[in-house]
Amino acid sequence: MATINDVCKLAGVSKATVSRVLNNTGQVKKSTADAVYQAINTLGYKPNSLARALATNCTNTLGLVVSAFEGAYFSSLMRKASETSANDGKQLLIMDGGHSPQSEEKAIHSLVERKVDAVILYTRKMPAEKLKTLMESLPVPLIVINQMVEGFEPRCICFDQYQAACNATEFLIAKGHNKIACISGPENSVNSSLRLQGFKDTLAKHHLPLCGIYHGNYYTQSGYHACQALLDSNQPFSALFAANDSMAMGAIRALHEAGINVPEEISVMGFDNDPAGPFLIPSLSSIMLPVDAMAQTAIEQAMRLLKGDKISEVDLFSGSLIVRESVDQLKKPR
Amino acid sequence: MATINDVCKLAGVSKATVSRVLNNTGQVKKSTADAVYQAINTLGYKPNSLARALATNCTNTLGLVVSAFEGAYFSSLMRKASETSANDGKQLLIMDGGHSPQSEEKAIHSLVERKVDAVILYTRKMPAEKLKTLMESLPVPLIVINQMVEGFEPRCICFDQYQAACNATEFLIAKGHNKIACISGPENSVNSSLRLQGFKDTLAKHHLPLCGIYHGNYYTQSGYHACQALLDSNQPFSALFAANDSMAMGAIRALHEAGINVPEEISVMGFDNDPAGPFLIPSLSSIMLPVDAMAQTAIEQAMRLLKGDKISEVDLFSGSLIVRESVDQLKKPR
DNA sequence: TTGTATGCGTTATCAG
DNA sequence: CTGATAACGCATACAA
Repeated sequence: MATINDVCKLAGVSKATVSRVLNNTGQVKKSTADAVYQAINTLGYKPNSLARALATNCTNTLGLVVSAFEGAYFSSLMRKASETSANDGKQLLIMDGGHSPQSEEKAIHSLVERKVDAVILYTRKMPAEKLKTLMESLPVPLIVINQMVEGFEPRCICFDQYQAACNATEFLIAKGHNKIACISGPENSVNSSLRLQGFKDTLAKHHLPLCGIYHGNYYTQSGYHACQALLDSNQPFSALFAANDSMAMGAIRALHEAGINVPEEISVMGFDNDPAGPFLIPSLSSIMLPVDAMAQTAIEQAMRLLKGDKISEVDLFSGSLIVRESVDQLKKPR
Repeated sequence: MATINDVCKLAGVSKATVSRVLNNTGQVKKSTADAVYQAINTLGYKPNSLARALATNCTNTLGLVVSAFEGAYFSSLMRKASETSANDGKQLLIMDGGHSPQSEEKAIHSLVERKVDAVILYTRKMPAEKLKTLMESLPVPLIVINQMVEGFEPRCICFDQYQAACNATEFLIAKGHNKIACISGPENSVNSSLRLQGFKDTLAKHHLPLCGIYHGNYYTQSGYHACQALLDSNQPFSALFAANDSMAMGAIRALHEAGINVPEEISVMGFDNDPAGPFLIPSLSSIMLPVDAMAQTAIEQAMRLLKGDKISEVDLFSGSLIVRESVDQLKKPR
């Protein structure tokens, strides 16, 4: 690999001059600049980004850690984040959060050690206090998607889980359902709890009973098993609210195997708007999460922070109801 | 951020000694080592990985670029690659290949500029000659998944697309089908062509006619549209081979909307074994690709290369048939 | 067992 | 406009 010194010699100038033309900082005579470019080309010289970073204390790199590489949701997140940061002249380095807060933290630290200029964290389970500690102690800005941290609101990009769950439930109720079961997410997840609370509160608001709440882990299989358990419990219900589309799919499969038609006998509502939704049979009603917008906003906030701008709190992102076949008007009570 | 110098002062030793205890290279008296650790702890000192990399010319980092962040397939790939490299003491940095060979190449170069020790590329469309050039010119080893490069066989981790497609087709034929349509992948993709060729050759081997070949882009929607086009063409067929599960899902939806039952009237075969497959209605027959094993092997080959071991060509990975509901015995000719 | 000096490839501060 | 030269933070050969 050619270094700046090789360029110096070939161009017959000093390192300083080469550096100047490279970063067009300071005045350089046209002719010498040309000579430098000439040398750079013939040598195929590329500046060593490590050395540059060491000298400037800036790597032009953003780090993203996602709680786990799973599902279309994360794909969108990564893609959009990658694209947005590229537009801002920053490379995005992505690391696996490995499903646990511990490994998420490890990933963050290794990104920090690599001197990323900022890190974006999409977490599912890291507790707010831990996040707060990290935000206070990390030498670079930390932006978090999906979790609110008191005192650091501008660095939090959140979705209004509660309201979206309320809307989903209202939709079911508006369709005439009054016995609605639920397959919730993991119990130790803040967002999962918010979705569940929205569901419960909406039911309560309409003086409707809780009829069966089961917990899954967001995977299809867990939705399948939860639904089987629900069926086994013999609690009557005409609609089912699943905390994400994958679990909804699993539930629909379980209902199918039990000989129950969706939506004729039981309506199913999902969450997240998985791209597969429109093609399922029946197609899946869901709540659309603006992941792309959230990813973009996260990067933008990071960039503002880096530029030294004052950043202000961003509004909660809100979902929108996607009406498809899996939810139908209540026909006969079950 | 505390530096090694701060540690020196606090521990009352020289940089060299600190460095020694840090990398346990050379002999250090227990007591002084303890003092160093002491200092490190109270300062919360973390070695600067950039400086270290600059000095050692090794970043302990592997780079992975995937052709696009899309689908469960890539999730598995990234997860396993991440895990494997972590086990080997290397951090995995992931970048988006942005769907085109041009941006894939850009991603590779930016990884190289960041001085990753090796790069793994999962590509869909980068031509073999381009890959060859890269392998020859890059200052670090390049391992490629999913494409064979002449003269660099040991660096290629490939799947036997052709044979797997043959097996899938044989399965359909064994079920009595003799009019089999196909929704293939993009025409400019090598692997897609291999799958299609396997399909065609197997048909030919059994003296069966080609009845309808349509091209999609691996997305669900394209499978949906391709199937509609196929239906519109009025060519009779009793089975459909889709080049991946997403397109198969789209096709099944299109058949459903046309009032055609799967598998009673038409059998559908997928490819890739998407995790959603078992839960679809009907559940989807498919070909399982050992992505995890391939990812792991890719990392392992990279590690061998880095250690200076001689590496030898790895066998083609082969798929296995996953039999589920979507393919049934031919009942009546259509 | 420990310290000194030098180099890794850049940037940046001064002089000239 | 250009060239020395000192950082940047760490590793390492060579002395002591």
